Amino acid sequence: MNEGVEWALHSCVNLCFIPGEAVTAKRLAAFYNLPTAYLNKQLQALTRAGILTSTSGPKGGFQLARRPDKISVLDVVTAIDGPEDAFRCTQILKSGPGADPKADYRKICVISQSMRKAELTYRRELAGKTIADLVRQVETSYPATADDTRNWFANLKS
Amino acid sequence: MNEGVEWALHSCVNLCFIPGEAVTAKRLAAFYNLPTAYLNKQLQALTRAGILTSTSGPKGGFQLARRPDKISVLDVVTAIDGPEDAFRCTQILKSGPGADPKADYRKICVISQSMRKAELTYRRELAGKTIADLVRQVETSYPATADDTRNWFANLKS
DNA sequence: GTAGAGTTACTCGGATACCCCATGTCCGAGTTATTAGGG
DNA sequence: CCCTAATAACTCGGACATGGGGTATCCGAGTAACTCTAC
Repeated sequence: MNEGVEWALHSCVNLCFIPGEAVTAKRLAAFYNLPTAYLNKQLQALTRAGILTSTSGPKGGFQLARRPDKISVLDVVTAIDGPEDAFRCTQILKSGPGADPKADYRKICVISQSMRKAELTYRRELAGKTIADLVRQVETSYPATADDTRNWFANLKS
Repeated sequence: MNEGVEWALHSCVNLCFIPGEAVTAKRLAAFYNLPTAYLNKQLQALTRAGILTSTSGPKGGFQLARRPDKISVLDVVTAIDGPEDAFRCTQILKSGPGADPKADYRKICVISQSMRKAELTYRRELAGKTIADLVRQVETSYPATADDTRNWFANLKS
């Protein structure tokens, strides 16, 4: 899995602490000492997926495109890592003896079915968790984090 | 995910159709027109993991190291693809402001927790399915496959 | 003081290099079947 | 005919190339804030 997924999720959570204001990739990157241009690339992907909105120029930056409880963790993962399953069925049965050339082995191969079923439970788990859930968990377990983060972004001078 | 996982699972199922006999990587590869040496590499990994046993020389080859109902799909996936989770938490929180240098953020970061929880359901699903289950499914849905496969391996002359 | 036009600085966005790992290949160590020869 | 030893062939095992995608970077298009001037 792409490493940018981790960055994207953390950035989305941080954006929740700075509502109604565009935050630049530069500042989001400085928060974790990440390479600015590369994080920008990930944020672009989130923008293309409709999760963030971007504005150019001074006072520009990124912000959430919709309410955090309408953004699932799966949305972010899919935006960064792509929609393909981890297990790619290449239908090797088609190269085997007695194969049906016009059959779709991605659907009828029991191995493909089993792997796909497991991935569906995985995706269902991620789809059931929203950015808002993550924020709530942070606020419950670490009450100071929200204010600390807000202050850090407010006081950042460079 | 490594493509060899697909090959390994299919090969394990095929080995179930040829009990009590060592099958060479060459023949297993010929069944699906796979590159022999590369499939051999995957079978080596299964051997290191204790899933297969290998014998050298003429009449050598691979066979299952234990009963198919004692080999889970997860065992095979782990043997080929490694034990690491797909989502690797790099603990970027450690580089953030107000971080605890001696904390293990892989355990306390809510994002890491969520991703890990989802992967656990994924692994649990794969752990609950055995090679024997796959074989049984094949035999139920495609009754001719078992005999056809046996005959193909028996009649292979090269 | 105010409006407006020009300038400046800043940000995103995509095009461009770099590098590591999955993919693919090859040759040697070891083992067993085979065979030839002698008893 | 039978036993033994040398031979040969076959297989796994790991070491060695190669290519594609993730990683990282840079520069240009566009935009909004700022400033200066004229009224």
